[in-house]
Amino acid sequence: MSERRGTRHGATLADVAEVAGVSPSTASRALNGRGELSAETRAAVHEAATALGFQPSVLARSLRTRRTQTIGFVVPDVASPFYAGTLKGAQGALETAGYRVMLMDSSQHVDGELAALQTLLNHQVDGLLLSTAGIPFAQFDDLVGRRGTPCVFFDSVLEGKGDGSVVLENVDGTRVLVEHLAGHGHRRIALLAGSQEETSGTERLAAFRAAMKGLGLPLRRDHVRVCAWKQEEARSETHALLDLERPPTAVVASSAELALGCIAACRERGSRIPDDLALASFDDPYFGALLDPPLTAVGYDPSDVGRAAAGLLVDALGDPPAARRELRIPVTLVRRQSCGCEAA
Amino acid sequence: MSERRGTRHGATLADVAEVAGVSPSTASRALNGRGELSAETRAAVHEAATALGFQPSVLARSLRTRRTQTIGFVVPDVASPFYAGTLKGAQGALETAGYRVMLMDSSQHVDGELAALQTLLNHQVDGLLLSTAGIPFAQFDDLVGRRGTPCVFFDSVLEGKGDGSVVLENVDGTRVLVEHLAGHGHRRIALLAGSQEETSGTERLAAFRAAMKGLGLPLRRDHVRVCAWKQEEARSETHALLDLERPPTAVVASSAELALGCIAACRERGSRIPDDLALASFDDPYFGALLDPPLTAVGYDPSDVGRAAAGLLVDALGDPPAARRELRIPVTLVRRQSCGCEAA
DNA sequence: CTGTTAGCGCCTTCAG
DNA sequence: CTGAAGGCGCTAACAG
Repeated sequence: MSERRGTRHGATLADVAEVAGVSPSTASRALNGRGELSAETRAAVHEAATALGFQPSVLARSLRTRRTQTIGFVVPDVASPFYAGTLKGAQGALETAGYRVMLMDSSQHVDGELAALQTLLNHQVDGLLLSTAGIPFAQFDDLVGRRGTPCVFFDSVLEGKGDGSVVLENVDGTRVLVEHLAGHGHRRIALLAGSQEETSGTERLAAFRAAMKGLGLPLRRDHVRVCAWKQEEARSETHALLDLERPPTAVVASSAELALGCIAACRERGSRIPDDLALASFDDPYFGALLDPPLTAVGYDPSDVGRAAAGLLVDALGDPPAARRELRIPVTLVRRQSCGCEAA
Repeated sequence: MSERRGTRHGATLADVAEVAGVSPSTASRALNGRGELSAETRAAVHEAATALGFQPSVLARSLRTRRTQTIGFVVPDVASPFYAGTLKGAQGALETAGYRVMLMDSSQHVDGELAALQTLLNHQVDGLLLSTAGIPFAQFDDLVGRRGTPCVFFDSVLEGKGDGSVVLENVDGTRVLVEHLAGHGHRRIALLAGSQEETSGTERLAAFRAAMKGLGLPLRRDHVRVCAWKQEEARSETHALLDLERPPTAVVASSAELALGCIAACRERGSRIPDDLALASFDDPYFGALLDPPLTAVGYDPSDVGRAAAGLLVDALGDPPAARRELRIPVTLVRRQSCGCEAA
């Protein structure tokens, strides 16, 4: 039933034209709704096409038109719930706009990202959705800028580059977290900061400093712990924090992953949350309410980020191309018990 | 800096040939290592290619060779941690084998899946990695069988179709769960069964029945609750279970998602786990240890599933194509406290 | 309104 | 060992 590979299956446009009794170009026009066509001709072509089960070759068409209707999507790690969510959102939006997604994982490093971009560009993607692992500006310009492929950044951006960007309200979110903890009476608040190679890492750290200052709270140098976005690293940083001479009484985790590491560490050393250490986190994981203790966090829907980024890209791909835009996705505080609030 | 779209950027093979002072066909041979070439010619071509930064057009090449080096990946829902994990595994394996992945989300329904497959086939993907939402056999044959595009199923399969399959050890895993609970003295064990449209749903349900029978435990009809793979549905099924005249004393959740729903329900009604209801789950989520109570479950790495499926596909794509194979990914029991085991 | 012509960029016979 | 020629399937420009 299955013939050998490498043979064409199904009819070509020429076949359709022949059956319909018209020229290939006319058939093409009829199928693509281009130009003025007599109703009969159009009908005949459509009939022939469906009769033969005609499926145009995307490859040939793209070669000719120089447009592939596919978008390259690059993230540091697809398996992460956040990026998987953005992918889902972007995929949906792009699909309804008639685009396909080609996915590449940069494995969280620059080389991987460069390789991913090169591959995608070779495939002549029409546009790029990119959460950068931090490639140098020059390389970006050289690779995608020169070609003019529209690119929208999300989550982790290259300041000022590309055709737009979508990031979370990192500043607001972090401030809300700090203020909430301060509202519980805490003054010695620490931060588990994520990777400073990424926008969300740097913005949240800066916002934390600003929020503390805004509240007139002293911030000790060793209360800011920078580490990778890994549960494991947050665990050891938390231990370090609690081993301090004057340990913090509360901590803000820059991501759900880091909050989990914090919880794990507290459990290991028998510290109680929120009594011994209050905790509030950026990112509200979907199982946040079922953790022990239930996690207080600022939440948002990752797919909104992907959807918004896809929207900007589609607009940038339009004719005329939309102007560059920078979007912020809002976040909202969800009070649970890790911060010291009472159970409902 | 960015020129207008629709123009070629970078050199073509012809350009390289000209600079190297040879014919295009020779340049092609040199770059692809085909045929016997004099060392000098080869060197000249390579030099010219790198000098011009030559990047072959994947489109043109594919049109000519009828091979795209891209694999279509179709899942019901990319945002789910499980599928995101399989994607990651598959992507890595395929990339090292020289393939790209084109992703489509079937949105958990048949129409979406058909559309996804059609799109992918139009793109002339070389192979397919598919976790089916349950398209009819006839449609599958008609669409991919006829074309002869190699297809490996994973997680959710079409029995006997395609060029191989990879699923979890659903039977073993479920039996282990039941036996463990029985070992704690439970006799009235219920099952939160997932969708019966999918392989993991049906296999785990059947395995549950078999395991209960094997232990000589009675199984009440209303102790088997079939629902979608959603936390919300598991929550209401759990309530229904505990509202029974003779409620179960233990429950097996067919997935982590269902286990979370169970925990949520118990919390709502003040039932204690494991005292009032013991719980053990298929799927060990990465935050399993931090839940309240810590979850006993059978675990595995989702990326292993994707990696294995990709491996089978690459083999099937080889020359000669490998024979059809069916793989099972092993799972292992992780004892924590939701089943009644003591904390370590 | 429709047909003819000419490639998109590459690879692969077929000659020499 | 190398060059010339043709075509993958489609669409755009140019005629009629």
